[in-house]
Amino acid sequence: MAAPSYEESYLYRLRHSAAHLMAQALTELYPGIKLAIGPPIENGFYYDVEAPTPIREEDLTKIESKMKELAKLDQRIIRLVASNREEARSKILEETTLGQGPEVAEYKLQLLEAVPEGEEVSFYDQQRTDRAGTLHRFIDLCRGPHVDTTKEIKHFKLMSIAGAYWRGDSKNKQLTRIYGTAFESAEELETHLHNLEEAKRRDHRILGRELGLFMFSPRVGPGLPLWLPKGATLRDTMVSFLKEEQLKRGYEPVITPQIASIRLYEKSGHVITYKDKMFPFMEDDEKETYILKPMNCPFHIEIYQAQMRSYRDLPIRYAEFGTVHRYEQSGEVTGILRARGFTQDDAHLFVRPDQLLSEFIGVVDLMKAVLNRLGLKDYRARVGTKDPASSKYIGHDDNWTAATAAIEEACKTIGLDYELSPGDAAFYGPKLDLIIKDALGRDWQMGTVQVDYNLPERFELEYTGEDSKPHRPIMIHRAPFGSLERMIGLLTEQYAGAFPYWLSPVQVAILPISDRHVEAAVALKEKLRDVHGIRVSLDDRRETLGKKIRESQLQKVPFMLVLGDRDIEQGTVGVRSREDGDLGAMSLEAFLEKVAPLR
RNA sequence: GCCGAUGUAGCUCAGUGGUAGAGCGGCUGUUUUGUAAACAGCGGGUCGCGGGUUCGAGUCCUGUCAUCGGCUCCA
Repeated sequence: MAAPSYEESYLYRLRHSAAHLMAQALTELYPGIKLAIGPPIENGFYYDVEAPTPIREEDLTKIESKMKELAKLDQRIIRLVASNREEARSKILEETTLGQGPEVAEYKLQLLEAVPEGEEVSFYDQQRTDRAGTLHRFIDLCRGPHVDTTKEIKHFKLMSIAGAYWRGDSKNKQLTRIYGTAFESAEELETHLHNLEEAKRRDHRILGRELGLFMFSPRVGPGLPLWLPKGATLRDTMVSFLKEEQLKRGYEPVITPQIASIRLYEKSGHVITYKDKMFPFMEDDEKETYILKPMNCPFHIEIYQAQMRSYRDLPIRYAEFGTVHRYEQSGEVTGILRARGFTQDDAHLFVRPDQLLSEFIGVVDLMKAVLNRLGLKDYRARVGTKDPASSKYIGHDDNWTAATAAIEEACKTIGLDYELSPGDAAFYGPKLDLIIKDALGRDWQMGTVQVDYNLPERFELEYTGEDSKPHRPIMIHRAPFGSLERMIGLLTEQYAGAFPYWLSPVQVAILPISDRHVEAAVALKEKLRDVHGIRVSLDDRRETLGKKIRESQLQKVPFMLVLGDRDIEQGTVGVRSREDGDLGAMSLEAFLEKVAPLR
């Protein structure tokens, strides 16, 4: 028998009940509080409420104690079903409000309206009879299911408070969301909290500083990273890899400016649709307005358009590591995972309709190659398709159908597992996104391939067909990394800073044991660097070997070469690997042979 | 942008209204070292920034900026 899914599991019910228990505690502690919605989530649960007085983090202990108190009362959790909508409505207004007045039911009534006609409306009642024989109840509109009694809810912890918009819409009122987690045993709860602590140590912002990859400065500005030598080296390595790969696949490099006249972005439509995400505009003496570029596509289009194109010229693939700036809202900036200035490994493919599939296959193949090379296994591929209910999309249905089919076909051909996600298409076309989780389990969109019918239309792009008549090309936007910043941030977390040999900013650290070995160490360094192209550092400080090893180890250098009297006499190096420790003395040739396959 | 939290030395953190501290790092000296931290000494601070309360503010109030966790949005 297959293991039950999370949604079907006891743990899921337990967390759901914990959310209700919290709601009950909140109702007692904050009379007049309006309950909204409180589901289980991946690692716990939350409840959204509108509180009469602000709830602060220091209040969590108090709420937790109240929950424990209520849990111990062994309240039976009983499912009630309303026989019709009117009954459900009056139940909400009368019973769930516990005499606090109908206004506390504001959100519950809206939830009831959202329940499809004909669907069963259920409530869950936490009830007990006290010593005096009085019946106490706490009734909440809920689909369920729940555990049988509050006594089962023992191992939980309230985690944090956040604002959350009612129904996830920023136009709606912001409610207070309280996050908590619950487990079946104290050990599991402990392990979870411990894992959270561990995850913090893999945080790319911490490792980025410790490993000297990048930094931020208040004098430069939020979300604007400064790449340090080691980070820049790592980044250059990734760029070289992809450039080489793209060259093999028929891409042509282009380079475009950081700013452009506003007229370019008026033509592309971005001034209307994207204005609030752009840095403030600039004006020169002639009153021409310039924009710091938020995306590269319009520039590449200009290049395409600069001359007549024949059907024989297509596909054209323009690639650029294009640095863009987007004015992300202040609360959204997160290290280099979400920066205000970042570099996309961008390319735009101008293709004929009959080339769409083969080009898509080529792009998906490249993405797969990139994932393999980077050693990323823990990713999801998502095909974003039209939301049939929405009218925001442009372009003919036939095109959409063809493009979506091409994306799916390409994934199947290359063997990339994907999931369909209706509503996740761009307004101008369907797309394929790669999604990777960070150390804290948050999803990040990385690589992307997007079909675009919009820009060719807006810029009136053409090529001359076999029939001597003008035809409109299709554009494909694609970025296998997504952005260098985000990809490096994620890689840092995935590898906990211990990058694979080929990516490591320092691949080999030479550690002379004492002053008299430095001369040989310098010679070794030059040989490895100049003859073998290895990124090598030399620690010639007057420190003990133990200390040098410790520091190289903490810097996650893949290999250390110890050089002492014995080595110089015998012509060997003492090899230590980051993962396996001391490997003993060996000839330089033997070491080179060892690392050769890791390049 | 919104809700909640945090901001003290390069880093990690202590300091509950009365003379700003520790460990690590740094510098200097000694040590010349064989697989994860030698020893000693010395520096180092506009307590994020502005305003206020107070005889007195790192500590209380207020504004602001940055960062962190969420929401919304996104590569």
